[in-house]
Amino acid sequence: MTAMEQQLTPKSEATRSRILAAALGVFRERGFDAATMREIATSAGMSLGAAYYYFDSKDALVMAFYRQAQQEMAPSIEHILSESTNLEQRLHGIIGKKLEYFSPNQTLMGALSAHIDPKHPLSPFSAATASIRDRDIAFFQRAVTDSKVKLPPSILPFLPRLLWLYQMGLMLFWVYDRSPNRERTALLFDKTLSMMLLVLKFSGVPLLRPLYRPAGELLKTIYGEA
Amino acid sequence: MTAMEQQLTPKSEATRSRILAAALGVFRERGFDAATMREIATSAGMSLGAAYYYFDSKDALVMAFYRQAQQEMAPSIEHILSESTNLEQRLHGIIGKKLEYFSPNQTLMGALSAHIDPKHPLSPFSAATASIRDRDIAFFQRAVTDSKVKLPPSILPFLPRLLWLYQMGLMLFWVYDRSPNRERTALLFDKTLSMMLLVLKFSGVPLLRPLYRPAGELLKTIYGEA
DNA sequence: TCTTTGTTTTGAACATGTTCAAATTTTCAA
DNA sequence: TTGAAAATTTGAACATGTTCAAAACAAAGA
Repeated sequence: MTAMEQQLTPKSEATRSRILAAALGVFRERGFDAATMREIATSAGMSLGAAYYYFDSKDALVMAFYRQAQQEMAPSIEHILSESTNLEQRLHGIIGKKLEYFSPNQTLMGALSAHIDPKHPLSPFSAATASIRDRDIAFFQRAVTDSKVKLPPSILPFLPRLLWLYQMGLMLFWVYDRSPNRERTALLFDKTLSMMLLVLKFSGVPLLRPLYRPAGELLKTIYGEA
Repeated sequence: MTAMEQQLTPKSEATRSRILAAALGVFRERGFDAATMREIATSAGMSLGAAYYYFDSKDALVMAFYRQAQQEMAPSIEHILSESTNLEQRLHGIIGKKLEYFSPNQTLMGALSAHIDPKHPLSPFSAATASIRDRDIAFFQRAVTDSKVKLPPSILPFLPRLLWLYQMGLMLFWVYDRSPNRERTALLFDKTLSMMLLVLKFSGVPLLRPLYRPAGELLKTIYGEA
């Protein structure tokens, strides 16, 4: 039986948590690559095999971290969504929250975004991360819904995924941002967010109407139908 | 002494080539990840250690491939540049040439673009690939120079790097494009190239003048000064 | 030719992610 | 409580990228 399919007895759940916590500690201390499964197991007071009993792979530990992060951030994001229907405030809130949450875990986020290959489990585009990704996109979906964005039906359905992509790009920049206090990311966030909202705001003007069709086709090419 | 610093006697050069050729063969047959250094060495009729005498790592083999590719494509690109000063034709030619050249080596290009982490040697953004990248960007620099693009001095210097980035994005899409005959990539290439050139064409109109400053600042934030 | 020096080649050894059969512990019905 | 079944834990074993000391070979000066 793979680790993912396990029952959740309280005791095994506790052991699992212990291993995950130990792993996060070692990751933070050594970085993802330099951390060894043996050290993680030892640090959790278990044998190597036990760690693999609970987690299918080293990557699975990072995934578990991300899942946990999503869980822990969900209430904050719910709160942000309930507090305002203004798209700018919502996006600023959601993305800001994530950057803040991941702040002490740069190395882990690095591991999560180091791969672009959709076949690599840790890639943000992989099948393995699909459920995480879908949940994230759903938040952007909700941020868009009942905000007063006017986009043609050929483009609107892609907006949540585009926003997610934007946020991934930002995170990526953040992960490798070595400027003091990561001020370059902050700058980039500011500038691009307001720019994007400006575009959305003016997307309704008749002048831009002729762009709807080619833009829609482009998106269809990239994402496929639907 | 590392493999990179070796003298180039005819004999050792031949051995090196033999190993590289064997490696490319095994890569193509098995894919990068499944190919083992032992199999590559055996396939080249050498011992494992010999392979490491000529190449510092498995990654180094991919780098050597890319370097060789660049070398072999250079004349074609020179030719394309000399044939027309029209930016569209040049970009279409250069990027088309690359897609064509890499066509039988999808798996190797996959290895080259699987990593986004600038600290990973094979990342297109890494220090290890800097010389390759710079040479590629230089071609785009030349494609832009003496074509009649009108952009303000706050933006123009970034154009070659932006074009390179565009091309990387396209390659990335191409690598993972599973559509028959990779027609989705062809579509994307068509649409985005003409779109981009349209933007460049109209970038001179006074209406867009107010965007120069924020756009320039954005680019400065992303790329740093210069 | 012989010796010295530098180059090339070899395969064993190592580190680390992962697997697995066996040992141990826990659970729970009788 | 007891014993069978299930869950957990263990550490040895394996695969593969990489390192390294030693062996084999080549070059070149005496």
